Amino acid sequence: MNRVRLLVLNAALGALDYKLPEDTKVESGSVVIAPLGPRTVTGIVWDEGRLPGAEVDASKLRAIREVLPVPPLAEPLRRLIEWTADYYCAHLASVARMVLSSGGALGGPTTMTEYRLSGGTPERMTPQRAAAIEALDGEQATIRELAGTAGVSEGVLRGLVNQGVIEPVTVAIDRPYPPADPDFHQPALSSDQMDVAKTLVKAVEARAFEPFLLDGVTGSGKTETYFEPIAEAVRMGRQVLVLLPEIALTENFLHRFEQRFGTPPVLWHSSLKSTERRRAWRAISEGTAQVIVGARSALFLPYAKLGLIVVDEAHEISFKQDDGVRYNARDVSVMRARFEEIPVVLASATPALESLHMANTGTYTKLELPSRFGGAELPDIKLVDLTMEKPARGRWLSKPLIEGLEARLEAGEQSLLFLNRRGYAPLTLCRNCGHRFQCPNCSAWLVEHRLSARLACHHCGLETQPPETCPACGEADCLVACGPGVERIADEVAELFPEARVAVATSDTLGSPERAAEFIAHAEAKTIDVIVGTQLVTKGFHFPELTLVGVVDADLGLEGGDLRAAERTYQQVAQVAGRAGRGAKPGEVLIQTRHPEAPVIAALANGDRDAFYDAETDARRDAGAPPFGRWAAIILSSEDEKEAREAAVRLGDNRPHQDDLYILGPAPAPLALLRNRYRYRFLVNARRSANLQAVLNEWVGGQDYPPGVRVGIDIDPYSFV
DNA sequence: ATTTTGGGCACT
DNA sequence: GTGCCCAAAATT
Repeated sequence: MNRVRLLVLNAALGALDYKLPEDTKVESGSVVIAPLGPRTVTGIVWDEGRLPGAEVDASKLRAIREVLPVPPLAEPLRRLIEWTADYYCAHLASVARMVLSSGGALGGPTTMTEYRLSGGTPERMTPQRAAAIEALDGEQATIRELAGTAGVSEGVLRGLVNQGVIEPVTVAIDRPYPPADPDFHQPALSSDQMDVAKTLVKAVEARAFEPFLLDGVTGSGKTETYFEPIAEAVRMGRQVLVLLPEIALTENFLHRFEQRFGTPPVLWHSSLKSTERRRAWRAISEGTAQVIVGARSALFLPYAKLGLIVVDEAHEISFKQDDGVRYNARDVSVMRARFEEIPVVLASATPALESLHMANTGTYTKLELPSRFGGAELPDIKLVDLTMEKPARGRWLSKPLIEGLEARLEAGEQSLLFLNRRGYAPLTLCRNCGHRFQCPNCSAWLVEHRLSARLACHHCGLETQPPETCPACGEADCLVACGPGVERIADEVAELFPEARVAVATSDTLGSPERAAEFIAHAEAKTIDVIVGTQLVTKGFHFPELTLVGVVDADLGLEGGDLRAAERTYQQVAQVAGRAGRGAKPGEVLIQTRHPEAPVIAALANGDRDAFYDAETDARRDAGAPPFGRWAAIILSSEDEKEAREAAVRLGDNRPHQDDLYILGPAPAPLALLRNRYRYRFLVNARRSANLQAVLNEWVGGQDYPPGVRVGIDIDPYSFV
């Protein structure tokens, strides 16, 4: 009899054994449906002997119900699933779920209905109908999408459908993507770019694992450089995955890609509609999708013949997933490349210290682009000491920065002000009684957003209307804003320069790809003079007329006990500084700080990257921090404070004692209350010699917890939230 | 995770 | 005995 062992997509279940019906053929990686009690589960046929658990008696085995018509998951991907679960102390099922998260790609309908103009005219013409017919010439899409394009409501279009002016068209969901042409347009590369491109092309041809760190200054043309190995992989008939940190802001990237390859790449991100998701998933698993550009979740897709992985802006912390399986896509991409036996390129102007260390010790091959493309100069960086140049009370821009803005406005050039704080003010209080508006679900202040007239919690998403009167003392019109947010800085600029056109660029204002594209179009058309933005503006933008960057508060990221605060500050400021002077005109960067002598700030001012990395490397070595040691965070949470605390204390009492392991805690987590859950935290620091995962599994996994307590393990934590 | 089961308890 | 709630066991 034919017995198979399944990895079922259910974290609470172990491996389950089934038998195969006589006429059924499966191989390792086949995706199947199996009966479980009165229900069914989806499972993946796993390699023999690789899933733990005793074999159940043959008489208890039930038969697999169905083998799904998708290609079996290939061996490299199966090994990656195992590695990821093991390394991040996650359930195999949770990791496998990310692979199959395909929005019905495993079954379901194969066609959908789109609509287009039929050429007829309606019985009664109305302004909306005329506008729709005008706007939809040559368009074909779903009603919802057409309504968006035409700027009319769906009702208008449905009316036109009834009159036969718009006709339905049945299209196959799984229709193929247009092929990328690797020779569509060969751009001129500098000789530095050419050297790097040649090395990478060779690596793609070699079809062997090799990790690269592509270390190029901002504006050096990293993207065009790695387009060459992508083209080579496409010529060889292999697939390429490009991971980008913020998929909402890929407009610029997509434009450049299309210029190079004649067609846009296949996109993958969390807000894909289910039909798009299904189409992409199938094309990826069948190998017809050639170049896939995605957010971190694209890393776990079942590529049929992957030939290259590129991680752009590889230092970005958004590659770290902080809910569900807490993995770092940058690190997992290197593992995937190892299992797939292909090259992987980590590209950045400000590499993570871990990546740079790997390159300096020869584990990664280091490729450098030391100068900007087209002869543009790196910007001139100056510090503004806020203890000497104090802005007025309630103001945040210093005299030198204001003068800089004024000069740019007069010259018709653009400026960018960077402050990593959304909203108008980070804290709102009552002038009369001092009441501070706090989130009821989190230990965090509510942030005033004047553009949307809301008080919002940035942690749980709670939004309320600002009250007319103080809820504590009843005083009317008493709210005072404390501290600066981007909206407030924008107000300040508008007051100083009433004629200036100011745009706020945050996830609130550029949330969707459409609005981001609109913003970029405005900036490029120079209908914006001053951009005020959060970290969203630190990456990817290329505005040639932007010549001044002002960092409103460089010290912000250094506050709080974050283990990577210095590195993150360096990266953010260096990246945003890199937005200046990318065209013919030289750029200037003004960094406002109260600590000009701090090593990070001084390194930024001197443009001395090596000094910063050297100092940070020493600090990490002393602290036993990555890459010299490892950190893990353990968070216990419960809706009941006492229950969480007691579970944490009990876990603490059972802590292992080892020479190569230091366990701090339990202590209330930095956000002691988050989404209505009280949180306690341990920090574990492990020497390289310690088997961190094994110790954690035994210690944390070997204990019972009350039903209301959730336990999370975060390996290599970034956010200490 | 979801469903089934079985024990304890109040009520008929 | 029956219904109900909840915890524990089973699911391959």
